[in-house]
Amino acid sequence: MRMKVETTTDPALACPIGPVVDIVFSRWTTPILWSLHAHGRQRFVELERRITKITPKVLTQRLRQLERDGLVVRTYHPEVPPRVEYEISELGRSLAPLFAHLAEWSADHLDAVERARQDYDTA
Amino acid sequence: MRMKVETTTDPALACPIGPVVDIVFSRWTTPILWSLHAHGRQRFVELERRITKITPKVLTQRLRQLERDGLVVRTYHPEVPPRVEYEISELGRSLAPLFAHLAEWSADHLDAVERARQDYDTA
DNA sequence: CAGAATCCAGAGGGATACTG
DNA sequence: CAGTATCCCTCTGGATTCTG
Repeated sequence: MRMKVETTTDPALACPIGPVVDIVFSRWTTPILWSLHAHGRQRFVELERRITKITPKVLTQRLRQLERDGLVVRTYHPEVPPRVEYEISELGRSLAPLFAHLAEWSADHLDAVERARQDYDTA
Repeated sequence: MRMKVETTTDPALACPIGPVVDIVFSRWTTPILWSLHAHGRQRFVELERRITKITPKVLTQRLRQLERDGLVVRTYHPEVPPRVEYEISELGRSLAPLFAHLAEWSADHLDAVERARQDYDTA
């Protein structure tokens, strides 16, 4: 199962953090990682319910990608009915400070962005 | 000029860093901000040449968005031929530590992601 | 030079239905 | 439950052309 993972900007030279951004901040990955980080090991439906508006198809795609990148660990329990659990890997956990940093920036500067937008729109 | 800025995940409750991610890590914004941060004030063509593969149309769109969010400052010099310069704003500069953090994570863990991918693909 | 306007293709994502 | 399989459709981004 091949997946498209090419960087947004072809020459990574132009932007050293390009690859990381593709891995960590591509569509839906942040809510998924955050949910897994905040609420621990979860089943498919739990994630589906927690991350509103995501469809099972897309959730599966993103989880597969995160698993492939080693950020998430999938555990399949062969029972009836089947049970699958997802959790953050050690590698995924290493993102925690980064996310905290992001949350901090958000708390400090998000209102400034909002103000900038209003200034721009009224002008 | 209205622009679509809704978050990727509707309830920001599910992911507190959703809004920031949309602002800072949406398509092309990282290479643009990085280029502006690394090489200082630049003209349109300079950015266009530095960020390979981006078309003028898309570059314009993204620059407008960044300007609206207050991360980038656009200066228009009414000359012939016209000259326009872009630079990082104070608010944009506040992202520097975050980007450094990202680059650090990249240096430390990117190879682990690569190994995880190879393991996944061979299995 | 710094875009704006127009047209277009393709890929990703949504909705729905189905299965082991 | 945990997905897979289709179909469909939007929406981004590319190519091209034009202008103050």
